[in-house]
Amino acid sequence: MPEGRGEDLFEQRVEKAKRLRERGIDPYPPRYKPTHTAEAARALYTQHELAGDAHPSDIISIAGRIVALRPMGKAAFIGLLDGGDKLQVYLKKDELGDAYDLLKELDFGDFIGAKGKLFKTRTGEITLEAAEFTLLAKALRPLPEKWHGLQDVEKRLRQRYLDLISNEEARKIFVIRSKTVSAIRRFFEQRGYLEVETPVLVGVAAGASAKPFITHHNALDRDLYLRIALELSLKRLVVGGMNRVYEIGRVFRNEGLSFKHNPEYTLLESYEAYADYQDIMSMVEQMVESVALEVLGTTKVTHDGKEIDLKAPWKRLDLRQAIKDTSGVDFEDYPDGHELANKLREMKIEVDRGDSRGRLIDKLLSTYVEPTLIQPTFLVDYPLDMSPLAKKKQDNPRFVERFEGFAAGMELANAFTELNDPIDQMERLSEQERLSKLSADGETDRLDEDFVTALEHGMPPTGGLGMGIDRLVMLLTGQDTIREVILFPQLRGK
RNA sequence: GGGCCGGUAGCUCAGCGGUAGAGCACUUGACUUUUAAUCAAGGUGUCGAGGGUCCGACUCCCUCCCGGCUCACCA
Repeated sequence: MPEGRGEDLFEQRVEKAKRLRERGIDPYPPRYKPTHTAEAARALYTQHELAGDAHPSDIISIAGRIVALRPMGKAAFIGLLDGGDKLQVYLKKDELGDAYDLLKELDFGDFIGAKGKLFKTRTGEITLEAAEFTLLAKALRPLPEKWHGLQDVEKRLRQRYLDLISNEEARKIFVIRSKTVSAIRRFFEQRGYLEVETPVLVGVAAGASAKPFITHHNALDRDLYLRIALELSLKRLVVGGMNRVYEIGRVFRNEGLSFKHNPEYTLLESYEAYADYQDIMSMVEQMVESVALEVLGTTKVTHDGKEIDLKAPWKRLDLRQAIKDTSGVDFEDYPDGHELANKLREMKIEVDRGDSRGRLIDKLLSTYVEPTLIQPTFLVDYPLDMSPLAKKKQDNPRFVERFEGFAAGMELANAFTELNDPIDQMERLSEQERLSKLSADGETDRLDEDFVTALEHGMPPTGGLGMGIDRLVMLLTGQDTIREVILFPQLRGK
């Protein structure tokens, strides 16, 4: 072996694997069946201990990745990471004889299995004293540094497995994410909802205003889009008599990245016949409260140093009033888009040529109101201009029955009483198409004529909801960037 | 895309005109209850890439690549 050449951390380990093979030891044996996980072993010991037995006689086996290695001559402690839990193994030459020498060929990162009895060390750590141990998989590359862990953001995200191995916080976040999604599923199931799956590849990217990704189907020789929303598919199902449906699915928006935007993200949408937006509003606050309790055991979370209480009921604010209070502008004083655009320019808000009135109101909202919404809040009753799929308010047709839910200064949910008048829907989507051709970026909702045809067959009064799962998880885990709650977020380059 | 900050050993970082550093990891040895084990000894390297200035560049200048933060668009 070359004497201590640095590049050969890898080579050294390949050599070790080779030496093991020469000794008849397979560095990658096909299977190993531990009797216990690290967690179960710990529980087992605690159970015996409570019964007054500090030296249980059970012979058990565990397996895991070596994350600590403290050899002390003729004995050694090895810390194993198994799933999210750690358990220590104690190896003794007295006990193991020649097999003990195998220790020399072990490294941080290797997987081993060990079989023996549990005991507690003099410092109180539950430990498995190995009567035998087995190499399960040799690691050829070194793990990140044990004390500081892996800090390099790019490396953490591109090689997420390293992040998961060395940063416990990262593991916890994704456990919470998983539990959140299953708590949401239980919530809907209890309310008699059906979970469905609808197409990702669609002929028209409609249901929201966002730029789609375009792809091509070869056999059909036709461009298709990746969906930007679930809405129109799900409403077709309501037309078809599926009265309570939801989908948790990935949607794709061909737009910039930021701390709260990833080009593909997980959207929950639900539709309930014979519900209206008020019903949906109470459902949202109940859902978030119950999910938080189930997943975290509390409704209180911390975000950016501030405590946020997700407990229902949430505050309700009238949108128009909230914008007026924070910006001083009553957008109803500016019924014409051009006048409102001029007003915004006066206020030093950047305005693009072709911004619709709805778009301008949205700018007021996100500039003045959104940052102030730290505690969970519903903004209620949106102007018609920014909501082409929502039903008009009966007492004021310039507004629609729509709300959005906010917390930590972020939009979390968007919901409305669904527009089910096909003639009105056709007009409003046609108007969007017209605006789309005027606007600089083409980001308006698109007309999906087939969807309107579905409405023409009759859709019952329906309340619908959209909620960003990633952002909900950010809130629940106190993370301030979306990348920390997505296992493999989109990065620049490569 | 614009502005600001950064890229040095496997990892975490220092050095910022005078010939490359620390801790951890690694290698060798000692050590039979350790906890970031300890003790002794040893080698870590295209200092992101290319060009320039200079007697001399990791250090200064230019270009490019990669990343972070931020602004703009979007949920």
